Amino acid sequence: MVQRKSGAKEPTARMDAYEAIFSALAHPARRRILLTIYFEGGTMTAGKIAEMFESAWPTTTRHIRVLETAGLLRHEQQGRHHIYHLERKRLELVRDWLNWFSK
Amino acid sequence: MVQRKSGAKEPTARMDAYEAIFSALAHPARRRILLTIYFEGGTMTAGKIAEMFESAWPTTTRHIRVLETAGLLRHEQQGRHHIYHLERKRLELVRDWLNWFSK
DNA sequence: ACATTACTTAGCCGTTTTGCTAAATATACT
DNA sequence: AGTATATTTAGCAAAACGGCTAAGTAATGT
Repeated sequence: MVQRKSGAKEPTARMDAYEAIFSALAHPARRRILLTIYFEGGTMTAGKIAEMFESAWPTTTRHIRVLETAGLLRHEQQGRHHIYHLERKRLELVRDWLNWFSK
Repeated sequence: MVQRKSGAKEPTARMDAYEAIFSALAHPARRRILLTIYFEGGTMTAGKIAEMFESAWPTTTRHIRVLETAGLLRHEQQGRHHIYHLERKRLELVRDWLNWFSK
């Protein structure tokens, strides 16, 4: 393992981030979840998210989990509700990747 | 089939575009292909592309095919060489999608 | 015509993804 | 304590993905 100044991230870390993010964005349901949370003001409960889909709730739960693992969603529990927050900063990594094509 | 003014695209067409593009971008090899072609000036032969990978050539051919089907690559044959061109315009659809999160 | 170069297509096969149902968990309500 | 509500976890099966090898095609060189 290579030693680095604290704060410096391995280049691999960013690669892995792209990997997780782009894989997460590959499914239309997941893109739709992100978009909907955004339009709802940035936060939404699992229930409300599941409501928008015809698929069974566990299917949606799993999509949510993929998004969270990719760092695109964060969640907090309030009583029996699970509230999901959009991580816009993380989504900006997509733009960062795209910007490689303008330099 | 619904009639529309010429030039107007079905909203579904854009959805399908996102679908194809984001699926294509989900694989690291495919993201790398796009990036490399860009840095090589926008065009590259199949052979040069395949050269950068350790995987067998047909594997790369398939990745290329996915990118082309998504409209991110276009190709033209010159003699026995197949020259692939990056479609930067198409890649901008990713930015368009991202921009939904800034309005 | 035959060999070589530059690929693509076909098809198999293991792995991952994504859908489902059933069961578990955890909080709140009575 | 028992029930209802909100949501996750487990586990299965079908479909999609991504790797490979072998075979095909289409130009070019001899």
